[in-house]
Amino acid sequence: MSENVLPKTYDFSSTEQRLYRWWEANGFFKPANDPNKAGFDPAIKPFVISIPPPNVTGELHLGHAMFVAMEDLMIRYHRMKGVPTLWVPGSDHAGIATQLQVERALLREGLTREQIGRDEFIRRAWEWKEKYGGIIFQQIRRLGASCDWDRTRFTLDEGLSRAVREAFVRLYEKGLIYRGPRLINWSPGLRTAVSDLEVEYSEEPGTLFYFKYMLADGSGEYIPVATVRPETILGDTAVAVHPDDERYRKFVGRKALVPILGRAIPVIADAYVDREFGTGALKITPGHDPNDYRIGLEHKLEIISVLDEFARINKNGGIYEGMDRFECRQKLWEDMRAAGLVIKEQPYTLNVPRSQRGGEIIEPMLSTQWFVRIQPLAQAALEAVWDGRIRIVPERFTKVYYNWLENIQDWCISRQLWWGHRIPVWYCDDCKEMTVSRQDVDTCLHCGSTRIHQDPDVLDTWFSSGLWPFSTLGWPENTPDLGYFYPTSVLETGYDILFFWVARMIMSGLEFTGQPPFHTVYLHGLIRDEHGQKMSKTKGNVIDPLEVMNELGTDALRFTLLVGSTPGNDMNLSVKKVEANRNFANKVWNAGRFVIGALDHSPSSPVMDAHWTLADSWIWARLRSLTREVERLFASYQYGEAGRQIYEFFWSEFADWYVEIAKLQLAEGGDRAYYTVLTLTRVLDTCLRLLHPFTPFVTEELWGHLKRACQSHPAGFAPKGGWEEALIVARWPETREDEGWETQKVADFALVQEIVRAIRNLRAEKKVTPGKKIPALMAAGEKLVLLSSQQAVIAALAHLDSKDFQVVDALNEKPQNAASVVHAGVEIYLPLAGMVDAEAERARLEKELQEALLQIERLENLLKSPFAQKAPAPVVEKEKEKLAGFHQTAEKLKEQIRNLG
RNA sequence: GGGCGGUUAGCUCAGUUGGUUAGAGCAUUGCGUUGACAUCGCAAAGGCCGUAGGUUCGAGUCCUAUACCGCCCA
Repeated sequence: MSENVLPKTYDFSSTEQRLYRWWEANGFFKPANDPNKAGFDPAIKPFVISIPPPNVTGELHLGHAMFVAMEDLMIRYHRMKGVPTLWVPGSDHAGIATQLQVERALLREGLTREQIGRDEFIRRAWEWKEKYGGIIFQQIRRLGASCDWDRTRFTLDEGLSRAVREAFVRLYEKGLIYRGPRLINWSPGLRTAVSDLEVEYSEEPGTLFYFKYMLADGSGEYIPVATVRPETILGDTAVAVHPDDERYRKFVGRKALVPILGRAIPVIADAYVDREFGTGALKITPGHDPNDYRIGLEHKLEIISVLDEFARINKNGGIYEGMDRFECRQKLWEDMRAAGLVIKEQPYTLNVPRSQRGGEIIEPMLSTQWFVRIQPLAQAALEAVWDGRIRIVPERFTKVYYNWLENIQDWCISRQLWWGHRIPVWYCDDCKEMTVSRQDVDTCLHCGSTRIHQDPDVLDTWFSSGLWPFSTLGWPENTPDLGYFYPTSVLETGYDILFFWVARMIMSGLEFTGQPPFHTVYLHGLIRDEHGQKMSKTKGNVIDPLEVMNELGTDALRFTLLVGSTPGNDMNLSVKKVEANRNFANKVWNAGRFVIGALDHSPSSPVMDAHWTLADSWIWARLRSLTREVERLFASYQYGEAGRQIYEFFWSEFADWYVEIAKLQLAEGGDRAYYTVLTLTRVLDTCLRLLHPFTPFVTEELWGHLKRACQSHPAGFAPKGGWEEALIVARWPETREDEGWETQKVADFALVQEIVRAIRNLRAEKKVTPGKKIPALMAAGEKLVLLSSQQAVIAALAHLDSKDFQVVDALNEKPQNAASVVHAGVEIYLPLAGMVDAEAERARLEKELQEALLQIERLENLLKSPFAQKAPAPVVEKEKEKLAGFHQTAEKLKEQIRNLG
């Protein structure tokens, strides 16, 4: 007997790591059907997810916890369904982030990367990666991630680097990659170009500066111009006015003088100019403003860059050369004031471009970089979603996706960094031609010269991440993995990287493999603190998933993330919620303890065929209904709702009601005990299976105990098909349709529940201590047969004195001195001698009567309305039944009130 | 400027083919330790489902407008 006793509290800390090692050691994380192994069946369709690669520099945060929980749920679900399942883990090299880390480490030695040189720097970066790059994976393991770790990939691995080269060269050969001078976003702090997506715009208070653009002809006339960035005046190459603007028409075609520098520039007319803004005349700086750049190209204006790579004024800035851009802004404005060119200053809200990383102000700068000609790729990516080959969940993000791809600009992919995939292009010092090659070269392909040098730049990290779903499977090699596991199934990630990553994977996947890289994109929301604030170190509201797991367990955290969120919506997380779910894990554990203990009460075999009690039938019906609901919800990606329903069922139906009734049934012994144990074990087993993808650890641990306990019992109580090796690879519960008897049983049981609740409430109202058994009398009317059969159940759950509890058809004489309650025509009397205050009782009954009468009125009105004709018959019928019930109740209540005298 | 999301109990949120007394967790209050569980149980209190219209027999759910909050794009 004692061997079936589990600890009173679920101890996750002694369980989680042990189970994880056991799962991994047994190969449960590996695909059941592997193209590299014997017995492979290519006909079976696998389920595949590639992990959103965390930065190799990263430390676990709730965003990781979220994607791991979601993806592991999908993976475990499919695995249990018997689908060969592969979850490919990996990390990306995070060019800028990693380089900064390594540079910081160098700085502690008083060194810069320039001092040690590129080769040594890269050697150190790898050293750094080897040392710290695995931390994130260890942390992801703690979340229970069932990925195939043998297939772990890193974007700078040899294979993936080959993929990057292949992709680059193919695009180049197709004319989809080009190099040239363009206005790009320059990060002066990092001294590299960044892409449009890496720039964020923030509204900040600033100043609008008004000044005079003097005409060059010495007439003394001037054009008033306003600017928010006076220092860019040094790079002006035109003044533009609207062609229809009467004020300035006379100036068009003449020349104006750049303040201080005295350079003569044309006055041009362009409809782009907003006549209402500022003075209605615009200075044009094609070298430092994207809009001006466009105008500059159209009007074939000179493009002058006045900043160097540190965003200091260069030699084009004349006397200001060497000044920082902000210093120059002030100095130039002072000088202009002295020259009498200043008109006024006015407070103005600026839209300041800032680096997504670090927040420094980004400079639009003219620079020679590599670009992907994106339109054709974007077009294909749009079509894949239009025609349904790819579906985005939740659907509203398809619109966002379309909008972005329809307005996309060429992608600047070169970065002036050292850590990353170096651009596979060599320049010849002799013939000046470029050699673009999949392999490293030492001679110029054009003239054969050995005086060549490779492009110093590396590619945007997202360029390699874009290849992730297929590069991780071996592309460009036609590996068995690629052939079987690609295209992958679902891409699951946060909506914040829809553009950065998802759209680019779709473009790359279609371009390089001819297939969409996945059929479904599932986007989860971002995690905020309990009041909806973004978590940040400065605010001090960061929740560390590792701490939460240490304190409350991984299952609790996972369940909270999964059940507390809906697709695409941000989630506010508080530790309180995790605590509530820790309690749930404990509840599951303890219900499991009870079930396992119950095995001791069962005989080794039944004498007769099953004869189910109402409670048995009810819980079976509810379990099947739950299984169907979970399946339906999973199919539509409503995992949260599915989890909530399992939670509700487990706690409020199985534990609160069935387990309590099971105690009575077990006490009966014999067949009753046998079939009760059968029901307990089967319901628990099914619940553990349904719950496993949400809370893998507690369910696996408990299931193991259940399995062993059942196996050591002579009856076995094995599930259909026998006990599997582990819950992680156990069969997912099959859905079954109702057989017809369920509705009545569920309704009957609901009546029992309501009567029990009614008695409990009445007892509480009369201040009867819960432990005290009290007599009762029940007039059941047409429910006589049902309620008589449930007498023992009602007595036990409502704490009635079973020796003094009668259920009769009707009462000729109502008991005196009894508190009473009426429910759906059933009268219940609790003869609480001496405890009943007739007046209070009357008041209470009157109140209930009022309520019943109110409902009768409401329903009669409803049934008089067109509702009765137009609504479907079953709906109307339901309301009629309710009305009849209230009529009965009202009658009984009136009787009872009369009875009180 | 364009687009999207949110607005439901004190707090944080569910509520997906519209079905007629709107749910949970936490917090609050009362009672309670009965052999699964105090990391608990039983109960109570708490909501004109942002506002105004509309469609419908019926709207938290669909449509229109609007307010406030938030996000994305330009």
